[in-house]
Amino acid sequence: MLDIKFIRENPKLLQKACKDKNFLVDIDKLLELDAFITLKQRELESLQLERNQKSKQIPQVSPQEREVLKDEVTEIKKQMGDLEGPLREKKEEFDELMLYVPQPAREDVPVGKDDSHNVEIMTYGKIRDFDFEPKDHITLGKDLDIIDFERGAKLSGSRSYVLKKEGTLLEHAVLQFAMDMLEERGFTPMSVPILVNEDVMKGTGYFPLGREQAYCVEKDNMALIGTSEVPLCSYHSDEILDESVLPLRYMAKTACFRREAGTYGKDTKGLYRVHQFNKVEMVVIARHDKEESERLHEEILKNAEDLLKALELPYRKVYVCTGDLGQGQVRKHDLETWMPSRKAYSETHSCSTFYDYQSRRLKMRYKDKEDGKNKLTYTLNNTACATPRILIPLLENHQEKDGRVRIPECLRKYMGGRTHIG
RNA sequence: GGAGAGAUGGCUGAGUGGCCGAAAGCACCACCUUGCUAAGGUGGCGAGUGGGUAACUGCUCCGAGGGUUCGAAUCCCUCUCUCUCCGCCA
Repeated sequence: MLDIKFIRENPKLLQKACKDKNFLVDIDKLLELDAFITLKQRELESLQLERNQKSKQIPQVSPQEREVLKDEVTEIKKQMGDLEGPLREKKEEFDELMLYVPQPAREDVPVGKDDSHNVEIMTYGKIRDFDFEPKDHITLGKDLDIIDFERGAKLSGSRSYVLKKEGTLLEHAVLQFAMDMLEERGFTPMSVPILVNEDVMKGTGYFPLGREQAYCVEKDNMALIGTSEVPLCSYHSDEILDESVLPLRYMAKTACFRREAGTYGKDTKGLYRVHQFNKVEMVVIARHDKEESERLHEEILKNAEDLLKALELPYRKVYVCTGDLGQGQVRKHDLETWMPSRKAYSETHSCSTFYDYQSRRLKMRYKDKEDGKNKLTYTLNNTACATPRILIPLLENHQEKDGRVRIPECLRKYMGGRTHIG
């Protein structure tokens, strides 16, 4: 959520942001509501003042005067009542609308319609030139008997899968490797709920706009998270933190759930786009400082890059354009890992800066030592490692002519010393 | 699932109708002290949002939402959450 003051002062900028990010919000309507509320609020407050003053006098005056004052207060209350109804209605409308306003992208973010306009920044690693016909991960999974799509579908329908044997071990290995690496780099490991309430989904910006993407447990008014960013960011909601604890670096490995509504027919095969997956996520909660936020963005981005390097996977880094940014995101870098079967770099990591967008919704603040004021924190997050998607490049890039798959050095200690699958 | 207790400022915790946005302690900040020294003293210090250059000041907020009352942290109703005991159980 944005500061209404900022919107008042920059209506044009907001309109442009809505257009660039492709979010339809009626900013004029919002400002109209705001003006109405501000005006009526003041009227109401002056009536409240009058009421309070008269009420305070009552115990001090004579019984006759008391009755007069009571009548006066009753009259004031009637006037207040006339104001309160419409004011509340407009406020509700305003609050709801505010939840849909996107945060403008940083100035250097390329303007573009969708991910096809993302800008490549760099590539790392050499794309392998196979001297045999490489298999895709689906075939590899079947041949090595480590992925079972048929029975996955039997249990849970489309976009489901079962990992088995070394498939499971590889998944655990790569996730554990990511956690170990992050712990070494100062991230606090957390185990958090994956079933959360509405406030938490709203606070992190996934509701109301992303409601269609979430599995909701309506009976209990809860939702399954699509990423552990949700509980990690919300961990300190409604709190005023001590500045000295910032920046907080958190990580969690959780199951994640996405309905993938609106992606019918897209990436339907294999492990690329699935309803349930596991992810190690990094979340940083920082001071209200854009420069520091930028440094932290680079830091968590580098963590993910180092992970891909350790996994010996070629990747590229793209600067995500406005049209591919989320509602609250100011800027985002995706890491796309080379996937031979797709003959393309495809997204495996997503590193985002939010400034105070989430914190304002979450009411997450800290006391600034300099001026003693309470300020909203800044939040950032990045994927450390998401399975099974990362298994695609791992299996496909590291396959060998004899049908086996080489396990990268860094994962071997997590797989009982195995050097190969198969 | 059954029975009971509770929810107050960064924390602990008083407060059962106006003198309460709220005692006290802790923490924190400023200054003073510097041989009771991981101390002592004085003062400041809840959140949000308006008005004012400022001094200052209005309004709202004591889990959430309703109600009673001229007036509610305090009384009534509903909900949520927490704790204790019993039951069930990974």
